[in-house]
Amino acid sequence: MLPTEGDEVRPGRDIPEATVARLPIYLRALTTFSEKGTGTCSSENLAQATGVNSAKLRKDLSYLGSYGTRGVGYDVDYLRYQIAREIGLTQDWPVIIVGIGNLGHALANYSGFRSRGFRVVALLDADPARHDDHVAGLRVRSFDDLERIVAEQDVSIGVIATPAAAAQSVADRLVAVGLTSILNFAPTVLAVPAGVDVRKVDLSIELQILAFHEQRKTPLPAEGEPA
Amino acid sequence: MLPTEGDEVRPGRDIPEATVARLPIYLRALTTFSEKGTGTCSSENLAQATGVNSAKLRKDLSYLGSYGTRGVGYDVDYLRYQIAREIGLTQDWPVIIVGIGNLGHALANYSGFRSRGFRVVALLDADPARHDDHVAGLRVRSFDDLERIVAEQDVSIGVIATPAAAAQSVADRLVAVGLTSILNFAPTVLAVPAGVDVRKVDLSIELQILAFHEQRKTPLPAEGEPA
DNA sequence: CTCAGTTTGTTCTCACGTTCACAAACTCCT
DNA sequence: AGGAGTTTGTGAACGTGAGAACAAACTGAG
Repeated sequence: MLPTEGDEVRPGRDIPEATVARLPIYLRALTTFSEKGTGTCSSENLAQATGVNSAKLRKDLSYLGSYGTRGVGYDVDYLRYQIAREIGLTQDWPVIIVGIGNLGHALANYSGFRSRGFRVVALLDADPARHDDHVAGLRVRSFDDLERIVAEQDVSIGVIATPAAAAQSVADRLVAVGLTSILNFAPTVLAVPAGVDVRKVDLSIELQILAFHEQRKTPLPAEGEPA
Repeated sequence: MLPTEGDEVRPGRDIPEATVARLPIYLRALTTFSEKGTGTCSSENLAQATGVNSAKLRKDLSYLGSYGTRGVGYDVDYLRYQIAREIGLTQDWPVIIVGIGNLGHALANYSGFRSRGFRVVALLDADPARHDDHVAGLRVRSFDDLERIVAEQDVSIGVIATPAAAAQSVADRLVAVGLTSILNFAPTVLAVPAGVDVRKVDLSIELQILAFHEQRKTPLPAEGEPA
């Protein structure tokens, strides 16, 4: 069997979506282990730390390769590097945030981005009243600067934190200037061409799911208030 | 066939998790339809608006009951009410937010909560420097007030927006005072007893998933910088 | 009343994801 | 060196979810 050229550089195996979604969780737990000075961990250790079934965890890791040692476990730092490389966190990802309201503020200041290889390079807002505000050490700029910024900094990931009404037109412009990944916090379904990835985070949907289960927990607290 | 007592009030059918997660999306689209004055919609209409396969949508709705009319479609307002009732949004859910940093601020001000039946009744923070700050019309209070607030307002849902290090101990205390649903924004896996629901929203994980796919899009931009 | 057209509710099939269970492979102790 | 004890990696069974396809049920026209 002749190996495909570039096999080692970019392993052609395609990793299931469900697994991809868990890799960052493993990565975080491994970082914690590393900071605590743990040199080695078993799949059972890691499973407990992440709340995942250990067999599932092993299978997830097996998609990346055989980085463990039977009878021993995984070298924490080695495995951490391998996962980071697989996700692409060994490189730096410039990110722009559009919509600097309450949420945009919080996102710009969120330290979890920077510490994981994401670098917020620009904050954009359509409202001139917000321009030249300083947020998280960056100056808020006009949305019209988008094209120049993207070209200069080679940005491919954008975060939308605008009101719902503006989200689609913002997304259209992001796509037009060449962004191919969008994280959408606006409560709207975005239509984008094939080849562009959109992930949605909806704060109120999560609460609604909780409410659903909450409602089913209580035996049935009666329709009207019984005094 | 004798109907089970209380059958109409609380349909015993258990709804798949995947369906539950989509109900809020349908709800939002139906609200948009209603505001536009659309009286009736087909599963195809709703599917397009939500980006869901129409067969899947019909199956989802069929778990709630037969609220459509063949040859016609669904009455927008009627279906909207039925979904809202199923999720439990016809009642008011008091919510507390713990950790009033950047994210807590944004959450407290997020209008999407109130408009969906969630009422933020208290903002708590462990840091005395933040106490008596006014955020979103509420006074930030000490975490020690937790027990009293929960008892007075009958709160069952809590939002954790603290740093990761504090999250577990906050969760423990929330559980101790009787909360049974937690929305966790801290980047930690929370351990809670059975009967308590935890949902996690991790801003950086979503970005990492995007980065993974982004990395695989570009053909291979070379390891070291050429020039 | 009948028939053509539309749209729901549901059945069936397939793909995906999870979990169990175990052989293979390693370490350590004697 | 050999054997007991661990732990990985994976094959196989199981459960859940997605999508195609279709019968049932409605509308409206003639």
